[in-house]
Amino acid sequence: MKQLLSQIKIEINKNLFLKDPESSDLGKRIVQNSILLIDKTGFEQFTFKKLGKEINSNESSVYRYFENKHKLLLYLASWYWGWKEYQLVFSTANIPDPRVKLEKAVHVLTRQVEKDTFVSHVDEVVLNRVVVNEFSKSYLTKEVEKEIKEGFFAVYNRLVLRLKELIIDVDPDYLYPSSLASTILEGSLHQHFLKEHFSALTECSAEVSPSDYFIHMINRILKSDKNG
Amino acid sequence: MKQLLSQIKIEINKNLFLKDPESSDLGKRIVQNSILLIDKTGFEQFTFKKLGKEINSNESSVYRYFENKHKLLLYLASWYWGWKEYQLVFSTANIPDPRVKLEKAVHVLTRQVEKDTFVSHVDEVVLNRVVVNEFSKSYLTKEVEKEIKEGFFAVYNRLVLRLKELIIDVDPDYLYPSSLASTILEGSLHQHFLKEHFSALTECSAEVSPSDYFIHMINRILKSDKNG
DNA sequence: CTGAATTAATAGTAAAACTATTAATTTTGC
DNA sequence: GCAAAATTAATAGTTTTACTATTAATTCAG
Repeated sequence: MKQLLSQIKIEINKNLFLKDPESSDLGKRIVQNSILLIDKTGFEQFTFKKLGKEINSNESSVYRYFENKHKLLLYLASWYWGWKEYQLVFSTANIPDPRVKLEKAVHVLTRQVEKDTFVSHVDEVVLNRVVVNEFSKSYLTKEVEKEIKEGFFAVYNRLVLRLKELIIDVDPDYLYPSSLASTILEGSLHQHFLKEHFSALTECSAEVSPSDYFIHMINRILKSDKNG
Repeated sequence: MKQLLSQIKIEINKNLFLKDPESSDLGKRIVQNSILLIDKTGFEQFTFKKLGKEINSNESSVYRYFENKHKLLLYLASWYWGWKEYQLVFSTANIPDPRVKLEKAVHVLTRQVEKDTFVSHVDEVVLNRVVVNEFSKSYLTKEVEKEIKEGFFAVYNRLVLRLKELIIDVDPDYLYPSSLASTILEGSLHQHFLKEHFSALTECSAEVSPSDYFIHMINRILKSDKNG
């Protein structure tokens, strides 16, 4: 699967960048080093000036690729969710039992990202940490609705809807499939965050994973024919 | 209850402000107008300069009360969660049945805030919107752990633990009471957000409330003696 | 009623977030 | 193969933000 996936380029809304960072070496360095620098400093302290320094270039080189740091964050998030979507689609293919399929999906979407070499210039483990800490900031803005219409959240949106469909396949009578799907995706990031920084508010730890918690949750919430 | 509550001053960590805004007319105007201005502009565009203008004063007057806008946000959040805590404690008092009690608690914590006159200089409806849109930004920072230790999130922390205890009272065998409690509080804000801005990702609407969704959720997840 | 302390307002500063200009390099049409 | 066009790189601005320092006004205590 790793071989197969490494051939595929993750599709990202073209209005998120001015020049495709995948199209040049400088662009790839911008992406990889932005992930490392946001992880190191946090999104608020992250600036294009600092990033320019990291890539041995300058501020305005970064501005040629991304309009501003908000768009760059949306780009990174789209990349991350696109990557997760591939994992979801491949790992749930050819599983006939809807409940097993959903469990597999929830596991893929909520698990901690382990060292991987999917794309050489992206460190997925660090990107996962960046998404946990910063993704909410990308949509908690005054411009969300406009940006949703422009398709800046299309990948995330599609992922929630895919999960929703898998939920419906298990329990067509369940009243809140979209809400449950969005709770799992957003809640997973939140549980990972609590596990790292606010451990009093979660049972998730080195031993218990957010996946355990959410798989248990769906099994209790959803009634399929055999156990409804 | 409204009478009773209006006598009580919500306790807030003293390191969140330089001078207690409750202690002067200017302080109260700072609090009320900061809520309105953050709601209007969003936290990123909100500045003490703009706020100074709104209260017919200037930037440095605001700086005498709050060190920076982050601390002001933490102050507003503490106020909000303290207010919610009172509602929780009063509304669940003298309910003997644990499940009914928990349902009541979840309802209080996840419902939309309606027009209220709890404290004259705080518009609770607008504050609720501010918390939905901005609360995450108060803890998704590089300084969280330090600030948790300083007690800046003590009220929120306590509220999650209160909810956790009510969950345990219903189902002592449930493995993830803290995670479920934190999911409900954080997830409720998220569902309210989706309802307003990203309706494709939730069933919550004018007809279906986040409370309906979360009460249904706990009833499915938790097994008490009679229906476990 | 005086001087010490507190409060208010003004004026600054450093960094952030861009923008405009100019210089260098690459591409391409002939 | 070379000049014009286009693209890319680097420098030097500008405006706004987030504070800080200084000075002026007021209050308060003995």
